[in-house]
Amino acid sequence: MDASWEVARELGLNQLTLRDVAARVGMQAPSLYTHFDSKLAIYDAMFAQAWADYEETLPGLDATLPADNPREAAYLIGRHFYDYAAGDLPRHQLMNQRIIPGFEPTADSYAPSLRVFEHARVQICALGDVDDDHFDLFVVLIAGLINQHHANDPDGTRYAQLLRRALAMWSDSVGLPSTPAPRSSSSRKAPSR
Amino acid sequence: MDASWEVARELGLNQLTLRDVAARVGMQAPSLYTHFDSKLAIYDAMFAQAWADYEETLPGLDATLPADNPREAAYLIGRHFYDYAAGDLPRHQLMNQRIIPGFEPTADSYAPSLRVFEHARVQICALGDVDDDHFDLFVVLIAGLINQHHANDPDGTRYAQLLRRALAMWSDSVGLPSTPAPRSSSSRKAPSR
DNA sequence: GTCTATAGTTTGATAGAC
DNA sequence: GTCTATCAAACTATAGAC
Repeated sequence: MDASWEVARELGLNQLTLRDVAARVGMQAPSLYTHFDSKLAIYDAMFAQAWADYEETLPGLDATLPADNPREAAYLIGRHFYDYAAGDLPRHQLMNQRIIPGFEPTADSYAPSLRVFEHARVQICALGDVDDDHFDLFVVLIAGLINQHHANDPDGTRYAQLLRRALAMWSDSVGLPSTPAPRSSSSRKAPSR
Repeated sequence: MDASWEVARELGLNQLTLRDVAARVGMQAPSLYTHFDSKLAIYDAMFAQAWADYEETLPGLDATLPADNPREAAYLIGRHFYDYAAGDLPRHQLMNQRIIPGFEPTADSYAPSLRVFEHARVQICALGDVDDDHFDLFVVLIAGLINQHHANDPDGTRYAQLLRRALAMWSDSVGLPSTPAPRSSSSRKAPSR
């Protein structure tokens, strides 16, 4: 698996070949068929690994989310996924796009992806008065920033810096307060900006 | 060129082959080399054509933009590009992503793309108090919606419907008024929503 | 489990006749 | 400009020895 990711990063996700992967672990190409049924099975294992690896980072993220600052929490959640996907083009292409002809993840490989999304949906909706469209817009914003990063500024931080402003805009549209709610008095308050 | 687009739409942009293109116009594959230097030259011509075709639609769009309603104008501009890119996956992939190994548009082919972007930038910035980050966010939103459409709902209208809400959010963040400014009195007014 | 050998296919591109 | 013929290379996958 490590060798597969290396080849994908060096030559591109579509340019992955059994020979290259095998050579990188000191084997011949046909020997890989002892471990994978086909080339697409390798892509499938990579897909599952990418989402499972991300899922494993979530407890660490959740521990850092401030319970009393939904606006900052939204930023940290978005930033977490952005960093994961913007830092690795072939991984992002495999996780979030469909550029491998004939590849469709198996149900088992798809499961971690579904869990991650449901976790995020619940988490985002708990931040405030968030409906399904708001959540979709949240995803659209993050995915859009990741795509523009890879397309226009793959080695820079242009879109990472835009992320803060993008999520401020989103938080405004949802009406998230920027600071903790006052201790006891009436809960109605206006956004600060 | 028409045959190339047909093959790309039926088999996928990456699955374009000289044999398929040639067969579709009743020729043999080698004969294409009279008209194109290489396979990448065909992609280059397709890239140029996609952006040039879009550029030609702009006068028609501009004629419909209401001069006294910047919020609606922003929506129409975004919607126009969304419709163009969401309606044709291989065209969108060629225009806005980098999934063809080794392909990089020539300077001549890239020129229409640059003109379109500069036209949009000037137009969007003229709507109100829009800075460069605002314009980047506008592009991120449209591109994000297009990508999510192709990834999650390629045959539906889920993200086309989100577009209105997305651009309302964006217009709010810029501070665009939703209705024409009052005739003569003080220009300060609050957004309606 | 790994190897060698190879089948079987597809592809982009070139040579040269017409 | 188009054709036939073909090259040269690359790839996935299988067969069968060890």
